[in-house]
Amino acid sequence: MENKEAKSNVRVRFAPSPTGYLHTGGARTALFNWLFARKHNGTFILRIEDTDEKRSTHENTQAILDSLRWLGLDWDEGPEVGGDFAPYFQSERKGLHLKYADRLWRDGHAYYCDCEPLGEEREERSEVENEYSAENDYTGGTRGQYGIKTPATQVKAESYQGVFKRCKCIERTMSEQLKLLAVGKAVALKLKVEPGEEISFTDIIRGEMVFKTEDIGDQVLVKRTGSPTYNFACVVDDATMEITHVIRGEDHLSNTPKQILIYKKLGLTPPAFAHLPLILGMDRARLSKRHGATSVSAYREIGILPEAMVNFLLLIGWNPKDEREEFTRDEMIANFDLTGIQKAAGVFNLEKLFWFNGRYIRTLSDEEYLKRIYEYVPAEWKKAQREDYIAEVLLLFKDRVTHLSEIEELAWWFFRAPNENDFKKEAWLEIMNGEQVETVLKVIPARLKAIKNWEKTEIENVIRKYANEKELKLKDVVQPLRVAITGDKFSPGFFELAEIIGSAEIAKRAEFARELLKKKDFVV
RNA sequence: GGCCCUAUCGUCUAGUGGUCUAGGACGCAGCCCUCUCAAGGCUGAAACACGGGUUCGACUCCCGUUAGGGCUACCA
Repeated sequence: MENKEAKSNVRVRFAPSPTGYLHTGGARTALFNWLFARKHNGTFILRIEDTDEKRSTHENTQAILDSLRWLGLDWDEGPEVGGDFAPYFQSERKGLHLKYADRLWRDGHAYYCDCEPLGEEREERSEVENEYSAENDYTGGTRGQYGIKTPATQVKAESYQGVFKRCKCIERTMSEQLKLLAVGKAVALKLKVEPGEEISFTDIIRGEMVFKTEDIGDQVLVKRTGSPTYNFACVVDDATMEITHVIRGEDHLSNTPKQILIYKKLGLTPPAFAHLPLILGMDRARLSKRHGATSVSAYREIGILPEAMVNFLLLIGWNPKDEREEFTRDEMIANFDLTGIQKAAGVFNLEKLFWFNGRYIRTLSDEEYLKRIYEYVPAEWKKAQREDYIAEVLLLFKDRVTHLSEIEELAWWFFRAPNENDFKKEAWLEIMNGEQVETVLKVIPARLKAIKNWEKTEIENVIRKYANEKELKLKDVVQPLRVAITGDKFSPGFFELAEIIGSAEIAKRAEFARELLKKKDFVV
């Protein structure tokens, strides 16, 4: 790392809200920000947007930090590392937000409003919508421009008709507004957004974007609770943290003109924007709980390697323009480019994640593999067997596991003999009915017992010799043994597993299988 | 409903007016290897949403339709 280049002025941020674990979509956003910062020798900032006091928790914050660290996305400024632009928790920046809010009010760009908020009955919203569209036809449009006295639902129905959103509170003079405050009325601060203007910006990924102010309407800057809204806090924070590029999900695309409006009224220059396509579930709906695991920590738990996770996430929406698919961290940084990013949303493909994971597992050294998989080894195994036995078992599955936690269902029989319920029905029915089966299960264990130098080549010699003697195909000898030992007709190589499991255990299990064979009433 | 974004194999994608009988990867099928399963190697099936333009020529440019997604909160 000699010859380190000087930091550029590129400053990007990842700004999760700690209302849940780190989502795969969020992880990808973080990754792209991180790559962009590293690529340009810039600064990657982590800001926690914890202004939703009801849903933000310390545990979630910690979980997000953990996940980011696990993915290897280190931040240059933010929680636990500090920085010149602290604090990095949005809740601690409230004073700053309010200072800017006051400036907007004093400059006449904002006004206090004491209307009832509309957002309370969010749950009923879809029902309300249906009711309205079914029973009423709002073709007229202009029924009362001011939502102040009308029921919330009605205002909403009207706003669907494209009526410019503004209440009559804007008519109050500043001293009237002051009076409102003086009597302790609950008020929100709203940004004046004049209709008839166009807000345009160039999205790095999508190109020229144009929005009309009449589609936006007056925006709440500070809620009646005294807390800044997301769009406002976000602008103040991005501006004061001197963020140069805002790289975020496409779900923020329509927030951008609102935020640009705030930058303008504040006399600030907006940063560059890049809106990443969203990640969808296999049904093309936005990725959510019902699609199964969505949090990064869930993938960590089942034994996805962070390298695989990152590589997989990288390729949803980005590609190097050639046919490479597997990248080291340095290669990603060297090749990453925001302008090549896909515009359409991508579907999360678990199969491919598993494939990547398998590939990365196989490139691990044996030592590294053992180290990583060891934490997924069930406690009973560790109690039952010595560490070198466990290690041998684990190595046997190195190119068979798609995710580390899979080891339990793959290798359990190394630690416990199959009982009668463990035998796979299909395996038993298909393999254990040959004429030679009984004899094989009797003779082979006896011959194996005689081996002095217990190792796989010797085991193989003995079994091959027997097959030749009896003019049997090797598989006709091996398969019954495999079923007897493992309970299934699929397993790692028999000679290898035999070497590990030992002749005594083989004899024991073969004998048990013979007994089951004899039992007329045994059904698998 | 309004505003906005998007549209190549099932999925992730290459493709920037002729090189496309559309390339790669996952998955799938087959073959090889082989004691089974994996891993690995090889082969194969599989796509330009639809309709109009523009052009000598459209996957590539424009318009519309359709479909999917986002926003439309005093959530973030």
